[in-house]
Amino acid sequence: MSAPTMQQVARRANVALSTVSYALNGTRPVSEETRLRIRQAMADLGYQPNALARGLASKRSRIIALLFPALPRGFGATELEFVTGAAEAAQEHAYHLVLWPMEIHAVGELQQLIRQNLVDGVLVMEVRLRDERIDLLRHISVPFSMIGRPTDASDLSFADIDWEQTTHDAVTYLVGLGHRHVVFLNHTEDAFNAGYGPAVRAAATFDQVAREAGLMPISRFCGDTALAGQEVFEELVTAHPELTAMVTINERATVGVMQGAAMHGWRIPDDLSVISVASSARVAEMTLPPLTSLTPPSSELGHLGVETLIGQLEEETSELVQRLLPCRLVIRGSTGPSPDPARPRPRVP
Amino acid sequence: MSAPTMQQVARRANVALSTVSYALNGTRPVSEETRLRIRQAMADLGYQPNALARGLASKRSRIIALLFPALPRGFGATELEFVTGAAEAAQEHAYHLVLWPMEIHAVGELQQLIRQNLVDGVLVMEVRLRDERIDLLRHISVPFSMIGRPTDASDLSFADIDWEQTTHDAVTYLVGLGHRHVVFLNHTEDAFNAGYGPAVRAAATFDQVAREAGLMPISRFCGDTALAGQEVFEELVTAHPELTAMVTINERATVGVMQGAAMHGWRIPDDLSVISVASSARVAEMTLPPLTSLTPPSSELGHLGVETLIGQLEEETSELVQRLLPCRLVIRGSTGPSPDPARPRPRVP
DNA sequence: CTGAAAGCGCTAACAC
DNA sequence: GTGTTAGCGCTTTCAG
Repeated sequence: MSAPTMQQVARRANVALSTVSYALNGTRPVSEETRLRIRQAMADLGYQPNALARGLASKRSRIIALLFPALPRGFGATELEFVTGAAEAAQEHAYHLVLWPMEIHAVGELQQLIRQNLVDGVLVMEVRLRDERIDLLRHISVPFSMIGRPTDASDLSFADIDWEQTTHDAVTYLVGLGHRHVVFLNHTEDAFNAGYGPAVRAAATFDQVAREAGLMPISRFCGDTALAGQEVFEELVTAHPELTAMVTINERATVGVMQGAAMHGWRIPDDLSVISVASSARVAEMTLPPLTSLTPPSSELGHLGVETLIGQLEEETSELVQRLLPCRLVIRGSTGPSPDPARPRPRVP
Repeated sequence: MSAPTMQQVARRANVALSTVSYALNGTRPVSEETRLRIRQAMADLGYQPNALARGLASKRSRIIALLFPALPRGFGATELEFVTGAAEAAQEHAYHLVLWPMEIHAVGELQQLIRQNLVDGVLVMEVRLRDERIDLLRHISVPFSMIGRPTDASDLSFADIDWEQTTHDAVTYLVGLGHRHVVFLNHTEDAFNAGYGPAVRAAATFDQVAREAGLMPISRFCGDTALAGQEVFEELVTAHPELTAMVTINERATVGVMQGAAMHGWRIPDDLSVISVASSARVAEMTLPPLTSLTPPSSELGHLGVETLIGQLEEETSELVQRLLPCRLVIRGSTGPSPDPARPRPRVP
């Protein structure tokens, strides 16, 4: 009834316990013939190695942890794709992925979990520009890799969205449509100040690209709610009536902007173009019109993050892996040519 | 450098190894004084028990698996909340949660994973009315619990949305607003035939409740895309011009219906009321107008599922836990009084 | 109330 | 090429 052990396999195949182990792991050459006998015995018994025993003896559990912030700006479809991608990648490499939801400053808790020696390594998601978790992991020298990256990541492995490239693509696309008055809609100022990478990097790039294109770099922070988005729309078109396009990285606020526009009789994209950066297809297809967006490679990031980590765990030569993936431009209905300045747009009181 | 062991704690506290174990687990009375000495020694060394060793010796890993379908109808915010809830609950009980994404028929793979003896139990999500995974788990008698439930769940533990109650609430709310011509928008026919619980239960309840209220129970299957939703809108208002309200359980199609309505000049809720069952707040707030919806208790379900399972693992008396949680009605902007039949609505060609 | 010792099922020396 | 054996760090009898 209870699971067959390696000892039982060994007896059935008439070999020593260790030979079974060697055959199983390929740790030592085993003659073709005995290998076959062992295989057969395993099959007969339906043997599966005991993960705990293996881990204890080898000091390698083949379990990795995914560390994610407990209550971030509100997780959405993008994050789930990421998690799923990571879990799949782990499975493909015969690892297990455990979930460690954790408040971002709960470093003590993190340390305790690590000390349990359950996991071989940690994949940290939503890394901040300054991030205590990273400091800790570095300090206790646990293998880890990151999605996102702190300010100085020169000696660390990571996979991240290429915010610079992606923001550049967004602006360039709008400029190509003739827009000269583009604003950038960011996350909240708090997120920015907390060193949330996307908020900081995209903003900086926007400023730079806009300037290079000869535009005024106007931007706004915005709460992560539809209501906040509506309010920002009203404020913006009042303060900058010449505005014809927006680049947004704040999904929920983006929806608010579109609602605000609709409520004031502005038509998208005729009166205003909107391009949403790093917004999932799921959400982009949900608005009316559907959002032109730069779709994040969530699942790829998950895979990459896990594979980078496993690479570190298995290679002797643990070389750095630093990958920046761009978002993919998907043109939907929310962007169009810059409106004719002669044609008046509905007044926003 | 390497993690302190129980042996080291024992030496430092001048007690036997086993006494440390007993003190740690409370498995046997230990005098106040020695307990204190041991505590101190642990603190001094920063001791954390080795999870693998503990698991191997006790045959209880304190790891549970979350089994979820690899490519379901498209996971969204709701599912992530659920997963997060489950992970949190596990952590609160000092368990670890591993993710096993798996094709729903890959029962062999499931069995292999279980045989590794890594996990103490399994939480299955998205359970179908007939579900091979459940058959397997039953058969090899692994502790498990479910989110959702098969047709005959009389002897199994589960937590599920109360689809009957929820659907009932939706219809009742619309009827209360004066609607007499209500249709039900389901998931795809394939999902229905595959025994996807929500699709089957909500449909059956809708029919019954509608009949009891003296309404014609009209319903439609629909692809899980906005486009499919648009098409169904057109088909429906053509086939049933008297229609004034819809109950939907298909989030993406719901959005399509609203888009279709908008495209044909129908105003929501003036011309048509829409109530979305089991749709997350995140999505509901995204449409214009925001969707009146029955918000699923995702996080609670996650917690409950995990706690039910842990209950089974720890109690001697493993009594059944069967919990049905209703969705919570959140009235937003997509529902209103039934329109005056005298007032014509825009024609849909 | 405490100790000593036998495993849990496996890996990885160390032998031959 | 294969066998023997000493642990991995803990739980849990069995003895006192």
